[in-house]
Amino acid sequence: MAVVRAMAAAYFAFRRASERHIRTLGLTAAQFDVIATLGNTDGMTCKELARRTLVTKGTLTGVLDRLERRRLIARQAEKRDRRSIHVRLTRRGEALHSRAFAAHMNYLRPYLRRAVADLDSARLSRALGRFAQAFNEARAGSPGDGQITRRQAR
Amino acid sequence: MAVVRAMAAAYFAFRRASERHIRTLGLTAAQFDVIATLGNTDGMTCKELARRTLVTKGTLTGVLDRLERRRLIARQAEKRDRRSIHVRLTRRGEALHSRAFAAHMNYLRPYLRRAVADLDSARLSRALGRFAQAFNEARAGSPGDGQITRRQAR
DNA sequence: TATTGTTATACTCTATAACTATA
DNA sequence: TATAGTTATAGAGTATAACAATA
Repeated sequence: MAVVRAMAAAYFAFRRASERHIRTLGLTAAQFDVIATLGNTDGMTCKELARRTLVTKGTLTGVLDRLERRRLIARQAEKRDRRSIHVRLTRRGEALHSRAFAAHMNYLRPYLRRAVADLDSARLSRALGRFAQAFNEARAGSPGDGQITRRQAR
Repeated sequence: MAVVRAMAAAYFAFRRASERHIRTLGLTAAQFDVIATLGNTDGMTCKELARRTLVTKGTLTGVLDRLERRRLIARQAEKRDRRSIHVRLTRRGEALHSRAFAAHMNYLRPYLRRAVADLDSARLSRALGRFAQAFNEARAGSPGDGQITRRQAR
């Protein structure tokens, strides 16, 4: 399927340019992932945050420590379940989120405009929305799980 | 521009799922990046490889060391310029590239199919091709370079 | 002098598993 | 006993700069 191959090529090109730019914003990819996930929400528990990002439970503590040290996020005890911790962006964090997200959009826009000039943009937006949703729904237990295992690949 | 926002959301969802899957193939993202870049080529110098991937010069040495230890790539002296080193996939590396790429495509296909059902796939392929090309051309010196600097972001 | 690739350093991310405190 | 988050460890990637060999 040619579309899949094109999508993969577009993805790698996009990823490289995007991560290069994120670094110039003073954030690592994991940090941007966390900040982007917390943006425009009231915050969430570490568990939820780990589920929604690429960052695993053990790593998350360190990432949050660094973001907290920079006063970009705040941890609060969860009242209902005292094992849990509620993580949210601080004002400073929200400001960075807005700036970084806007800057990132500005960075990406010219590339995108060049590519999608002849596509129906409303349709494309809807398609991209479904695309993101499909990935976000299917956390554990993915559809079509490659055919080779870790052992074979090594 | 709604399309840009949708693209970013799709990108993050895609990235998370894709990197999760790459790890199950026994490769890190940087290693997959190198192997995918070397795939279907006669190889290239370290300089060229660093330029085309997200991996910087200093890091590349370590990544290549690990791939060489696993006999997935080979280093050869460049005859013309003896400062340079020519890096190429071994047979084993090519086999892994084919398998990993195919597995990754299989992994992505169902997600993609769900999303793009109502789009003109030939047009979409062309658009994605232009998209990848725009990023790949514009290595150093990007169009629309965000507005905030590293210092401000910290 | 400039360039290619390597080495060195300090920090960050990753996987994994043991641990603490709640539930 | 199970769960949420932390801590611990070893391996890997990152930015940056100094370095050796070659141009």
